[in-house]
Amino acid sequence: MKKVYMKKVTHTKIMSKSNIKLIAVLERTGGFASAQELHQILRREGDGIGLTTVYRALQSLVDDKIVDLLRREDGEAIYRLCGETHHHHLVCKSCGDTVEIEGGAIEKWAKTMAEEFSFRDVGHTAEIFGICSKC
Amino acid sequence: MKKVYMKKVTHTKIMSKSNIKLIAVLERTGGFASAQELHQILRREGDGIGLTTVYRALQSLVDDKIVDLLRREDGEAIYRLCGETHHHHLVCKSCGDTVEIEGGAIEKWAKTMAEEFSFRDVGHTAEIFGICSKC
DNA sequence: GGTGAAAATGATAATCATTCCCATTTCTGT
DNA sequence: ACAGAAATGGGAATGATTATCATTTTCACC
Repeated sequence: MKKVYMKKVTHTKIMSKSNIKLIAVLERTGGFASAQELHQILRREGDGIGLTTVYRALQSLVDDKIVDLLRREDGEAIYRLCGETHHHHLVCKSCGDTVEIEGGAIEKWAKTMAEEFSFRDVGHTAEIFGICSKC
Repeated sequence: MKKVYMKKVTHTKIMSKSNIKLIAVLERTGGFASAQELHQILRREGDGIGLTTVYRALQSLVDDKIVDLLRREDGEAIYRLCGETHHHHLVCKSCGDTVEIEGGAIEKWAKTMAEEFSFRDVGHTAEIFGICSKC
């Protein structure tokens, strides 16, 4: 079994097997997935990984800024790999259809506001929701 | 006890007592509040309202577009009256301090995107988070 | 190769917000 | 006052997430 080493600013960190598995699944599935879904996918593939481990791995990946944590409309946490094209969503409240959109204006706004109030290390979330033309 | 009547497009709808109570609390407290918090506030004031009723009332107010439903970082649902000055938040991930900020650029962005993709009846959420100067 | 400390794992129980169910109470119009 | 409808609230059920803790695996070092 290969190990994966990650360069960090101050030291080299070893990533656990679970973390690697989770990253692999997230890469494969592409989009977003909840912890429960990721667990089911791994189980279905014969991996006996426990739900606890899935949560733990996802948490550590979020801490290390390797995956982003977002929320579905019902509040359930969903995860995706960072580094994918940063985008926002336009979601239909009726049928759930989602359009990925660019948020150049948002990026600038977030940066400006952060500077004005002397915040550093800033991120942001932004979603638009409404009723699509089909509904 | 007075009744409150609401004009609707097709008929006149009577608003239940619970709904009125919830609106009153939301007006009084101003900002955001979760269902649990609203329930506790009412209880503290001697109102014997049940948790179930609070959830039901909030749900109906959301359906009628009288209150907005947002999410805290941990996924808990929070509610606020519509029509209040629309603003966004700049939150410190370390100490939790929050600054209310204007989001003119966001409003414009949301409207533009909605038009581009023919969405109607749109709302949006946007939050910036980072580390404040004190931390 | 063996060994012990530290990290990782996973089953189970606990937590917490939210919803469901159902019996009781309050309204409403007559 | 009366019947049917709407509203209410207590408690159980649900579902995601977290905490606990004993067991297993890994790693650095001998």
